[in-house]
Amino acid sequence: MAKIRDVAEAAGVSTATVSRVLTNKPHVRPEVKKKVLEVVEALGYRPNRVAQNLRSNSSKIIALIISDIENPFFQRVSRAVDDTVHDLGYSVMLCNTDENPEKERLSLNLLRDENIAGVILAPTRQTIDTFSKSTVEIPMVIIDRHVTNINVDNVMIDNIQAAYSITKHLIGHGYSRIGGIFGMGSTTGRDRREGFLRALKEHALKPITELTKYAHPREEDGYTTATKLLELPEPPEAILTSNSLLAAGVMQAIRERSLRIPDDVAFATFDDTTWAKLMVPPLTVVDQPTYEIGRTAAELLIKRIQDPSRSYREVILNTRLILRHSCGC
Amino acid sequence: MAKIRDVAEAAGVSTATVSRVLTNKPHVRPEVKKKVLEVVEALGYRPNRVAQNLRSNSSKIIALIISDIENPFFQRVSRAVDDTVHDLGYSVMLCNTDENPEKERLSLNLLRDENIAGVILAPTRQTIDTFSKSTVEIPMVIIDRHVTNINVDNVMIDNIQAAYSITKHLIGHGYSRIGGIFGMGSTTGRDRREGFLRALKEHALKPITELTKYAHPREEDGYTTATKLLELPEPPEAILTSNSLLAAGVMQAIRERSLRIPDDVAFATFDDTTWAKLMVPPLTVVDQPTYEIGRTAAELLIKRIQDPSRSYREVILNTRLILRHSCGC
DNA sequence: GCTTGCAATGTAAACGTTTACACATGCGAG
DNA sequence: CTCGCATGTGTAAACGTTTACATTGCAAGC
Repeated sequence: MAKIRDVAEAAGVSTATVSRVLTNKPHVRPEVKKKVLEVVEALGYRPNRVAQNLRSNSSKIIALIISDIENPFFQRVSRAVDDTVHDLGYSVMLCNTDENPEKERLSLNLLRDENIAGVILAPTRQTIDTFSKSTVEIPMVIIDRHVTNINVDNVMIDNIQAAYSITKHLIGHGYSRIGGIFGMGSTTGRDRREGFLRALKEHALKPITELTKYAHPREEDGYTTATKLLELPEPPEAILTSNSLLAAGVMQAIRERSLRIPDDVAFATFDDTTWAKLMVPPLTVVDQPTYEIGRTAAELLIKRIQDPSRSYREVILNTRLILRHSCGC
Repeated sequence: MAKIRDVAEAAGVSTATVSRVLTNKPHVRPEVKKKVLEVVEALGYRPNRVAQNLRSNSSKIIALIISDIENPFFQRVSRAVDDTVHDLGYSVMLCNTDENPEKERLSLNLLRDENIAGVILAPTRQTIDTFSKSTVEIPMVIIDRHVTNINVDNVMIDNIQAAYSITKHLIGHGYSRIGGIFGMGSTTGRDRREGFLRALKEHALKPITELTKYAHPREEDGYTTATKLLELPEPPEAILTSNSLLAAGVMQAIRERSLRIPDDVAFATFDDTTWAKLMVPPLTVVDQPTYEIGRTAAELLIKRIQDPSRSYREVILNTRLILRHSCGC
């Protein structure tokens, strides 16, 4: 594999000159530049990024640290991030944390060790708590989760508001016993629960049971929790879940009992997935601008990498309430 | 940030010795080792992986190059790969190709440039065609796609057989006009089509229309293709799709026409997703051992990285036909 | 014609490791 | 008592770049 020295010799110049043409530095005669580029082409030379990184202390890799690779929300975000940074010559390294602070710590260490250019992070609650100014040595943007103790770029949706309004909508249908199922590993789940409770409170309704469990909510958790709810002496007339994985579990539980939606139980959830509209009846959902979130985060990150001293900003993107039929509409 | 030299000085030894203890080389007195480790701990020293990589020419990053980050099949594979290699100290870099050979080429270049340890690849047909012995300088395992022109580890399912048997099943229900929708960007789609056609041929049935289009099949493509099929003067009595994205599109098309499944059209697809069992009626599917595929591929890759001269193997994993009700059962 | 200054290029140090080689020490075998 | 060998440790080169600094040549200003 050709090295810069080979190119230099073949072109009859020094390595410094080769480097200069390859990094588009000034002060090199056009004819020399041309010659060098020809040799580069002829030899199929490609700069060794590892050496570049070591010497110049800058890499072209960014990390995306998320809590669940199997959550459609994060998949769509990943896609957006990937699309956006690739166009700028960066690559993305994906780290899955399973909402596990230890795994997350490992991933963050990795960034340091590999000299990663920057990171897009959906931090666990524990990590947020231990964040301090010193933690942020590396360009970082936080997504999906709320963080107040450090200065950092942040892109989110207004979870409280979104949960509040979908709950209001359910209340509007006349349901008074409403159950909520939220993941408690993240601030996201907590915020949504807060919006949910707030809406109920306004109408002097008590949450039939304040269902909030499981650090890392998956389909199974939705299923068992919904089962528990549906077997109460006074089961809920409506259920709200905070993500699509939980929603799938709840649907499963409802189906098993041959309950009709919305007549026996109404249902609504966060996240518009491929299949939400294909359910019978189609699901009423809070649609998050997932692609937007990923893209915005990626753009903010690249900007920060290029100018670490720029001011921090928090971007709140709008959600959209999609009314279909599972809520009673 | 502490460097190895700092550790060496603080411990009163040379950098060579520090390196030796950190890489578990022999010939270092236990007491020295202990002392060094204490200093490492005290200084919070972490080796710079970039420098390690440059000097020793070996990294701890593997790449996963897939065609569609949003396809549940690849998501599950990613998860498995991630789980598996993380336990062995590797990290994964995710590259999305959108079934686009150019993007794929860029990704493969990246591996060279970044000195990636190995790669798990689902290659496009074009790339497969241009594969040659020389292409494989880097440890590689191919998944999901068939490749014959080079020696390489390969983990797959028997697509022809799987498509054959699900088609047979549909035929068994008495349908004679059966349509198939396959993605043609990959050998996977082609193989499935072949199994499909073979089964029909055995029963002297002509595919109502041999629907095979779109290099990079997504929900939309399933929708438009199904629409076309369903509007034929003699529409199919049954439809088979080769992945879950296409399936979602087909479902959408069927729903729009208020057709009943399976009475008006029967339906079956590859890939058991979260929602397949939640459909009304639940979907009959060919379930691929996605997690297994990812895990096996990762294990093979690590083994090859550790021993590049080991013999190549092809692993064929079994699929499972899950009969639910959309086929007429 | 001599200085000044800038453009073009080369030389070599530096990035943070690993490792080949050299060296010192101690111990057992002859 | 010497030789040989294994063990423990240090010195410095090497990995492939970028870049600070030095050097050269040439044009312009006086």
